Amino acid sequence: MSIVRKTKTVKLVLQEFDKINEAISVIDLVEKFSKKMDKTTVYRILDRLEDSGELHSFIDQEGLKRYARGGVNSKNDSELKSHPHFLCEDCGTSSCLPVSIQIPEIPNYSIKSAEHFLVGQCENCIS
Amino acid sequence: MSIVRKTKTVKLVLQEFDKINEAISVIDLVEKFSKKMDKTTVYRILDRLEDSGELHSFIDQEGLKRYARGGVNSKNDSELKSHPHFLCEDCGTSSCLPVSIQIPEIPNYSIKSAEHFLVGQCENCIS
DNA sequence: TGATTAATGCAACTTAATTGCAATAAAGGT
DNA sequence: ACCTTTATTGCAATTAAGTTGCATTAATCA
Repeated sequence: MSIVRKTKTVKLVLQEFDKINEAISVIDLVEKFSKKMDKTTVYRILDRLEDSGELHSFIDQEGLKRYARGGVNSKNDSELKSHPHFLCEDCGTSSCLPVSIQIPEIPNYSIKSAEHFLVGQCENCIS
Repeated sequence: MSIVRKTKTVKLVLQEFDKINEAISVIDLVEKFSKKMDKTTVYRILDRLEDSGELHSFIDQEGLKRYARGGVNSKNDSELKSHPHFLCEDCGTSSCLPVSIQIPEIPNYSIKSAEHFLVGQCENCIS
């Protein structure tokens, strides 16, 4: 739980997450801020914001890291439900879906965390 | 659906999947076969075997690609159930779990595919 | 305001994965 | 068994995401 100073660059990153209520890939952010800050800085800011609980991250189906607002999923959810992450294959936007996915009991296995990644069409792109 | 010739190297890879009934990461395979074949060959063989339906792949929570026996999940499963992939945080083995995860209906969204990645302790490591 | 130390920029590096191309070896027909 | 076709392989070089070390800069707070 590192201390996060409200530097100019941190503010810019947070503003972006305010503006776009989506899960944004790191490379998108690096690209978007290429004139404002170094890519290392983007990576480190995201790291810190995740540490502090302002963002959470996941790896999408292409292996790219994405960040979205909010703390880690199912942190104090003893029932092990968690929200899925979604990617629209048409418009490319990614988001957290406000549903909970039930993980069945698996005999002799202990499940600590779960990540669900769904691909399909979002409400804007569905015909 | 490319044609897959039964070359020496292809046989070696398939033997490995016979021997180890797990989801194996590409880098593990590259390392394991470093004396037998080039890493490019490993990548391409896995590609072809996935194409032909003998293997399926997914990206684990570290962004590494893993392959396991069997065709793609939920290919002709209209109910959109699919099996989760599991990683044991103790012994590091990964496998397909023989349970089906139900994806809830999401209004105005169309879900085409789903990937579930669970982390915990496997039957051998659970105390 | 000054001291402390978190945060940044830059360059170099690591690692997974991809590409081009010439050489090799399966597979099928004769 | 041999020849032809073309899939497959090895090698070297390249791409792309992400990381690390370090000197410099700038928040924060007494």
